[in-house]
Amino acid sequence: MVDILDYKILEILQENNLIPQRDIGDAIGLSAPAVQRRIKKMRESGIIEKDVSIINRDMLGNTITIIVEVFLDSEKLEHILTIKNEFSVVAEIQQCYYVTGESDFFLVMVVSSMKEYEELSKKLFIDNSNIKRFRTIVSMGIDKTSLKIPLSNKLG
Amino acid sequence: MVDILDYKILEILQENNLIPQRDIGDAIGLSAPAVQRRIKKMRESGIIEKDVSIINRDMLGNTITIIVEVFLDSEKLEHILTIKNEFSVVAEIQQCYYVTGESDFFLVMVVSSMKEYEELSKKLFIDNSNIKRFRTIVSMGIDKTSLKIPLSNKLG
DNA sequence: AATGAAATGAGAGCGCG
DNA sequence: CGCGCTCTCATTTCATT
Repeated sequence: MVDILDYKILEILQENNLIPQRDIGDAIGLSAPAVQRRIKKMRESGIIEKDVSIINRDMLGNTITIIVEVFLDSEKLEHILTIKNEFSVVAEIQQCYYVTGESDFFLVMVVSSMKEYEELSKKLFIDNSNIKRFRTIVSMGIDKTSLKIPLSNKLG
Repeated sequence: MVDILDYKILEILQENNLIPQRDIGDAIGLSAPAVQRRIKKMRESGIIEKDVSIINRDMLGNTITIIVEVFLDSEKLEHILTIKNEFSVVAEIQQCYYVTGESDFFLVMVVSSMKEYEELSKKLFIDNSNIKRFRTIVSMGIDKTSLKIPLSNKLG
């Protein structure tokens, strides 16, 4: 399905997707059209999900990152789906992880002020009868944020 | 610095950065060269950090997401810097949040097997004298993963 | 089936008014 | 800021292995 050359292409693209295909070809020993075809296939198959610009949130005032550990009142499936749907439409919720163990969800949220978070948490958590309690963890800084997939072990 | 039109451009680009500038212009009522000039400025100023492909990790076998809560032995600054540097080179650590409160770090890791995580956690946490203890939270599924910055409240 | 070379076409990057 | 040009690059065609 995907061979080593594809992995090498992905490794490059998840760092920079505006690089000319000719340069990719030079880097991995392939012609530009060959690279083009491989990329096209991977887009069609969904291996490459999308192509986006990464924006510096600090420069736009969205400087506060908050991790929220959410404890549900019961783990009935309907509640989980309901809550997922509620979370899915909230732009400030960047990431939503469904976990098992003590808690049920981990969220990563981005807000521009604590006031904004207080209002959001009231609406999302306090006023939500399905949620038993929640734990707010304010991040003091982020050292690493990338959705890059580790591929180095696949490059042969 | 950045006006409403810039926000609209960013809103589009963080969803799709391969869309022609002409289409962006049509969407926001601007000519393609005007869009291009704005994008160029935002790239130079760093508001647009980078442009990347988003890869579907599930299709590549990196199916396990693990959240790790790390408790340091002491909060001396040197230790924090040391640990940051250790984490920064580990490809499987996708995200590293420095927090205050009970714990000191939250990590989001991506691995292809629990065996891989066990080996990594031994090397990174157990054999690390600066780390007092760590809590492993295995994610059963991700509903939302995007690094998109909430801009909707700035679009007027 | 996948490749590379050459040809085509779309779009980015300029100067101009 | 918009218009029009140029030139790079993406994409297609085609022959080859």
